[in-house]
Amino acid sequence: MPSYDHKTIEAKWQSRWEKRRAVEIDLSSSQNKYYMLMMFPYPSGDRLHVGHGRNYILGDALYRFLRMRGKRPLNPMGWDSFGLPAENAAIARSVHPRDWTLNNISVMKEQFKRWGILYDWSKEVTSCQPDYYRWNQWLFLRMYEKGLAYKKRAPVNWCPSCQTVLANEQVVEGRCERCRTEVIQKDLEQWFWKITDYADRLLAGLDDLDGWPERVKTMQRNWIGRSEGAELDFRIPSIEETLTVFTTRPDTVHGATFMVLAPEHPWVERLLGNGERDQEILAWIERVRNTPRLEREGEGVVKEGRDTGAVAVNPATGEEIPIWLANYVLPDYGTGSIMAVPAHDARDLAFARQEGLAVRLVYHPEGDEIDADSLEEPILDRGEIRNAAPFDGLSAGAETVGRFIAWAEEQGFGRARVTYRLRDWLISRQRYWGTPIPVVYCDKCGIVTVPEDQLPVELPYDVEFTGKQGNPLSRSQEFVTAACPNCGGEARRETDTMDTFVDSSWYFLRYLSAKDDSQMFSAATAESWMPIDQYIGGIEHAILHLLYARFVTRVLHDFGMVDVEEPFTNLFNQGMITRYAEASGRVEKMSKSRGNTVSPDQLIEDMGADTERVYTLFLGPPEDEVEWNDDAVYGAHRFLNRIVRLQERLSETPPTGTDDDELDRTVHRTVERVTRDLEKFKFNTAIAALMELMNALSKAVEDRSTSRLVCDQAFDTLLKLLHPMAPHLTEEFWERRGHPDSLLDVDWPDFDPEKLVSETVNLAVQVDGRLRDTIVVPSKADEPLVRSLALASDKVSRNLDGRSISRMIFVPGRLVNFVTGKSA
RNA sequence: GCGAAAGUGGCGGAAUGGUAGACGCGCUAGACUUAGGAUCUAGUCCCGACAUCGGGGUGGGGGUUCGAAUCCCCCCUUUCGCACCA
Repeated sequence: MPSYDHKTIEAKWQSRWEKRRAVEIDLSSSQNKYYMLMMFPYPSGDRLHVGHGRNYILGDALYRFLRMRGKRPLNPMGWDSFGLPAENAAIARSVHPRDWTLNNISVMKEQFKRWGILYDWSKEVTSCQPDYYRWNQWLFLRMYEKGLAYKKRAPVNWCPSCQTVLANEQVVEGRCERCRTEVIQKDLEQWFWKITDYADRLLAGLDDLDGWPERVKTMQRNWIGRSEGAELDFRIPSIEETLTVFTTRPDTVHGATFMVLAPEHPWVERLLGNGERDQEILAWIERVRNTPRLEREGEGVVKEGRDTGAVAVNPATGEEIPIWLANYVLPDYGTGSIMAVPAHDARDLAFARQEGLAVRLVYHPEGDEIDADSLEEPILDRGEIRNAAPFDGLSAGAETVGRFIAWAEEQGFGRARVTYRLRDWLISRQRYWGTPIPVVYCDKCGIVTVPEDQLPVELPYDVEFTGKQGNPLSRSQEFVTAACPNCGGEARRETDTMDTFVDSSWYFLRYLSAKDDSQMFSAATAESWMPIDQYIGGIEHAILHLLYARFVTRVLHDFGMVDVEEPFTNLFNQGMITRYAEASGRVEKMSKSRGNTVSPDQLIEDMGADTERVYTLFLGPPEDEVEWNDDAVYGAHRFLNRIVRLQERLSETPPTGTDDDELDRTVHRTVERVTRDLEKFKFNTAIAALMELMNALSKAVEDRSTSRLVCDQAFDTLLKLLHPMAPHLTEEFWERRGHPDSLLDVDWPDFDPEKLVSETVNLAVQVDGRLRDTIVVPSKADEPLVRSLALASDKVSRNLDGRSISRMIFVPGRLVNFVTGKSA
C-alpha cells in the first residue's frame, strides 16, 4: 500500500475549516484571551518556499495547541503591502503596483490555505488600502500637533539604487538594508518623527521585557546607546560664541589641549575668517561630506583634519587651545564637537600625534613618571590626578566624574547631561507606493496639514512609472495641485510618502478594529486584548520594526488611546531554514536569489501539507537555524503512513490484555512530554515523543497482548496530541473513528501523574562513577533494599573486587553509586 | 578590537548535574512483495579480529564533584551583533 490519500483528505478539511469559519473570534469578550501574532508579511511576487513556511507552520501549531488547551487565541493575518518591489515591478513589467500587490496577496492566501494554516480573516488588514493608511495619516497629524513630527534640513542617508532616503536603522554597515547598495549622504529637507524624546523610556522598558530574547534587548540597548556625562562650555573669543561639547570624561578637562569640530559644523565658515588656506579647507570639507558613510566611519579609516586657526578657552585652565576640524568627529552625535584629551582618549591621542598637537596628563600612573610626549597608549582608568587642584590625588571613576560635574556647575561652565546614540526617525520616502504625507505647502501659509475630515489623502492610481529619477507622484499634476486648507489659495501637495515601517508600527492595534472606519482602533477593545501575548517573527527586525512599534505604542499610550506601553509581552524569533546551494557550493539561507529553495507546492502535491508540517517542525529547535534535507522529509511521511496503517489494524486487538498498564503508562508519559514540549515551542522533541508512542502502540497491536480498549484510547490520544502538527490527517481519522466534534474543539488530554510511575524501574549501578550494571528494582524500593539488590549483581561485585565501600550515593529511580575507599 | 551564542555519531538532533547519542535521515544484513519514493525485522559512536567482557569518547587543556555534554577557568573554531558615538 503506497501513501494515504492526502490530497482528498487535505482539501476536505481545508474547506470545512473555512466554511465553518472555525477561527473567527468575537472580540467583545476577552475571557481566556490570548493574542498571538505572526509578523505580517510583505506580499512579494515570489511564491512562498518551505523556508517561509517554518514561521507560519509554527504559529498555526501553536494556535491549535492553545485552542485545545482552552484558550481563546486571536490569530489574525494581514499584509505589509506598501513598498518598493511593487513599484519596481511596475517599471519592469508595466503592471500597476496596486494590481500587482493585490494579486500577490491572493496567491499567498491560497498558499496559507494549502498549508492548513488558519487565520481569522475577518480581521484582515492590508496596509496599502486607504482604509488602513488613512490612519497613518491621522497619526501623523496627531504627532505633528504634539511636536513629534517635524521637518528639517539635515544630512541624510540616500540610497542611489532605491532612489530614496533611509532612516538610520535602515542602513546596515553603510549599506541599504534592502538592496545592499552603498548609501551616500545628502542634505535634504525631510520629515522626522521624534523617537529621541522616547529614548529613555524605550531603554528602561526593556528591563521589564522578561519574555524577550536577551540578544534582542541587547541590540536595542546598544542602538539607543545611552551615555552619561556632562556638557562643558568653551568660549571662542574671535566669534564671541560659546562652544558646548559633550563628554563622558569631564574629569579630564584639564587635559583638553585642543577642540575638534565635525567638518559639517555650522560655525566652520565663521571660524575660518579669511585665511589663505581657507579655500583648501573648504574643498577638503566638501570631500569629507561626500565620503560615503562606510568609508568615513568604517574600521581603520585614516583620520584627517585641518586647523581652523581659531582658538577656544579651556574653562578649567584658562588656556587658549586650537580649534581643529576632523573627520572622526560626527556631525550628528552630541553637539558635533568635542574637547580633545589626547592623554586619556585613544582617538584624540592618535590625532594629536599625527598633527603634532600637545598632550597633557591629568591622571598620572602611581610610581613611575610618564612623559606626556612619549605616551603611546592613552591612560584610561588608572593613575591619580595631579596639577589640577583641588582634585589632586583622586583616581578615575564615577565619583570623581561627579565631583567635576558639580564643580563645573558651580563655576557655570558645565552641567550633567545624558546623550543617546539614537537619532530621530526619518519617515519621508521619495517613492510612490506608500502613504502620502498629509501636508500641503502654501506660499502664503507655509506648511499646512490636511484637515482630519479630508483624510485619506489617496494615492492617485493613474501615474506614470518610467523608472526615471524622482517620485512619480511629483509628476502627477492632479495630485500635486491642491487648495490650501487654510487660505484656499493654490498650494502644492507633499509628494514624499511614509516609510513602510510606519505601517507596521501599529497594525496589531488595527486587527482589533479592522473594519472600523470611524477611528484608528477602539480603545476599549485594545484595553481588553492588548498586549500581544506572543509575537513571532524573524530576528532581522530586532531593531527596526520592533523599536518603531514600541515607540508608536508609547506615543499612542501618551495620547490616551491604549493603556499598555509595551506591545509585545513575549517575543519568539524563529531560526531560518538553510539548504545547500549549487551556485555557491555552500549551505546558505534558503532564498530565491541563491537558487536553493524547495517549493511547498510540489511537496504538498506529492506527500501532503501534513508531511511538510511535521517535517518542518521536526527539523530541530525552532529558534535554531536548521538545514533542510530532501531525503529526511520521507521520514515524516513514513511516520504519517504508519499511523494510517496502524489505524487499520486496531480491530485485530483482543478484548483483554496483560500489557494494558504498560501502554497506558506510555500514553500518560507521552501526554506529559508533549504538553511540556509544546509549552516551550519544542515541537521537535514533541514529535519524537509521538513517534515513540506510535512505535509502542504498533508493537502492542503486533503482540496482541494489549486490549482493544487501551489501544483505542492510545490511538485517540495520539490523534489529539498530533493535531497541532498534522491537522488534516488527525481530523480525518478522528472523524472516521466516530467522534462528532472537530479536533479544534476537543480538549487537550490530561495526564495522571500516578500513572507515570511503573512498578519497577531500571536502576544504573555505578562503582566509583563508572557504570557497571543496570538492575531492575521496585520503584518504591528504599536505600537498604537497593543496596542489597545492587550488591547482588555479579558485575558489581566483580568490579568492587573486595574493596571497602566508603559511601553509597542513591538517586531514587535513577542510580546508585558505590564509592570505594581509596587504599592509597 | 568589544559583546553574545554555539561546538555531541556519516547527517539533523536528544539529554541542562545522575545509564551520552532519544527520535529521525542515511547505511548494513535478512524477510516479503503484481516493484513502491514500498513495507517489515535486526543491526549501526570508536578501539580491542569476536564478545553478554574491557577500554576510550560530547572542539582542546585544566578544575569543582561520588558523578560533568551540562558548572568554573584558559585556549581554539564558527555564527551573530556592535565597532572613531566623544
